[in-house]
Amino acid sequence: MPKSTSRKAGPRAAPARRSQAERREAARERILDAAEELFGKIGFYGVTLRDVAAAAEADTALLHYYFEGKAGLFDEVVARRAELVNRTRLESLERYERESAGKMTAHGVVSAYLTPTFTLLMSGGAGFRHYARVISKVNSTGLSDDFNVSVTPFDPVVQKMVAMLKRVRPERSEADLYWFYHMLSGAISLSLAETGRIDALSGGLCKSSDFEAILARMVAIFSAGFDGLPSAQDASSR
Amino acid sequence: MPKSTSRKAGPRAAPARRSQAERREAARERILDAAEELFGKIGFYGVTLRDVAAAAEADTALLHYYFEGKAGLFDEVVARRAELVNRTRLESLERYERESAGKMTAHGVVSAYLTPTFTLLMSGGAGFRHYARVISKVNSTGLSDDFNVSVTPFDPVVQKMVAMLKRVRPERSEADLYWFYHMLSGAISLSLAETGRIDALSGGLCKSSDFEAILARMVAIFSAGFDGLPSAQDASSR
DNA sequence: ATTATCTATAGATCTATAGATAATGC
DNA sequence: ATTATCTATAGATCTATAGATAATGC
Repeated sequence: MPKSTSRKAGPRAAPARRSQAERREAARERILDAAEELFGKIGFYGVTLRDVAAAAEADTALLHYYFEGKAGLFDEVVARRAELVNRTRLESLERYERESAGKMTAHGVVSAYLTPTFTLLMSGGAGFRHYARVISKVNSTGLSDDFNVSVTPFDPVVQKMVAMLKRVRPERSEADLYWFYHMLSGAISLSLAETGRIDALSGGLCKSSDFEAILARMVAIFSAGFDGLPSAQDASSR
Repeated sequence: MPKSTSRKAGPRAAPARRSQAERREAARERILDAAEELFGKIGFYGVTLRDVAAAAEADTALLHYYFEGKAGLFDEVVARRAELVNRTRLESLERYERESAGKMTAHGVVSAYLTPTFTLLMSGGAGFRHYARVISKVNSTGLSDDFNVSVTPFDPVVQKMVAMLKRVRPERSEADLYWFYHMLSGAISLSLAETGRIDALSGGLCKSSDFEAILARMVAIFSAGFDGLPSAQDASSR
């Protein structure tokens, strides 16, 4: 292939960042992509660096060079897309807050919280679905302390959503609002995992990969479920 | 300690099953208990047979003698308490079905389905909580095919519950009933995992280990959520 | 010169098994 | 005799690193 198709020593049209940095990035991405898929499918301990190296067509030594070992690689996989997820969710919540003016509903909040995630799942490519699997595992596993990783990076947006729900129904107790999130979070986690169980159970009526269907049901069930929470008065203990 | 306190060669009060078989059972149980705890905490791939052997104060070779390797051990861990769980759940559903006569409600069905599990969690000892963690992992992980284990042993009871929900609201589509179970299942799985995340998020207001609180909220949210499902007419696609 | 990538290998596991040994069973 | 348990070890990985080598950068 001919070199420098579009680069003729012009007076630095873009600050000459080329091959070296480019290859670096490409290799890093290939490794992260491979790791993401494998970690998502088999989990941290089940994946070996050799597997990742092979899948990324890179060398084991390179994984250490860039990520300083297995734990570092995992951390980076989680971190890579976290910012995008957070930003998209936050923007969605803020937009809803703005547009609904004073008239927010549980349905609106839940929908605004969930939609960005599912949109990414549907249009974010295979990579994002692998990422979702990883996050599902992190969320539903008390990760041992060998990691820097936790679900904490996503916490601020969750707090935002809980605060908005509080404004929808100020008479709900704080604890109940968090329990509501807990249940919702469980439904999300299982959905992100795409285990195929519901496919088998339902004899094919439902598909784990049908995120549009999942989103619709999740919004319907949880926005109605929100009203099932006791109001603060009758919530002595049960 | 004196031997045979209560065994004086009486004319076989109980069919002389003693030491040999007894020790066998004791060793097997110790190994299963240790494996259950470790598999629940770290997952299949993260646990080594050495870890299990050490925790059970047994020898690695013994694990192979009894369980034929790691996968066999895992399978047996899952199988050991499955029958109890299934029976308890099934009895609870059938009892409710009987006692409610023709007047079943979503609240009643969901409650009857969930209560036995949470009762076991609260009174079944540490072992059952470890088991719950294992099941949570199995449920939210598409296990690779190296295992005989799947969540299938629990399927019949799920089908029973779905059938009962169908009788509560015959106008709901089958698919929606399964989606309802999917969401419920996610909330259960996350709860069984006891990750401690909700504790941190809520600043201590909620505790992952507070199964009584979880059960109450889960029943409340999901029985109200059941009514959020569209009825079959307006459920063209979304 | 600096940086990306590969070669080679150390050292630490891990699963699994073969073959003893010790303890019960009959 | 039969069955539970231990000893010892093979053979296969796995992570990690030291030290080349190849490719860019200036």
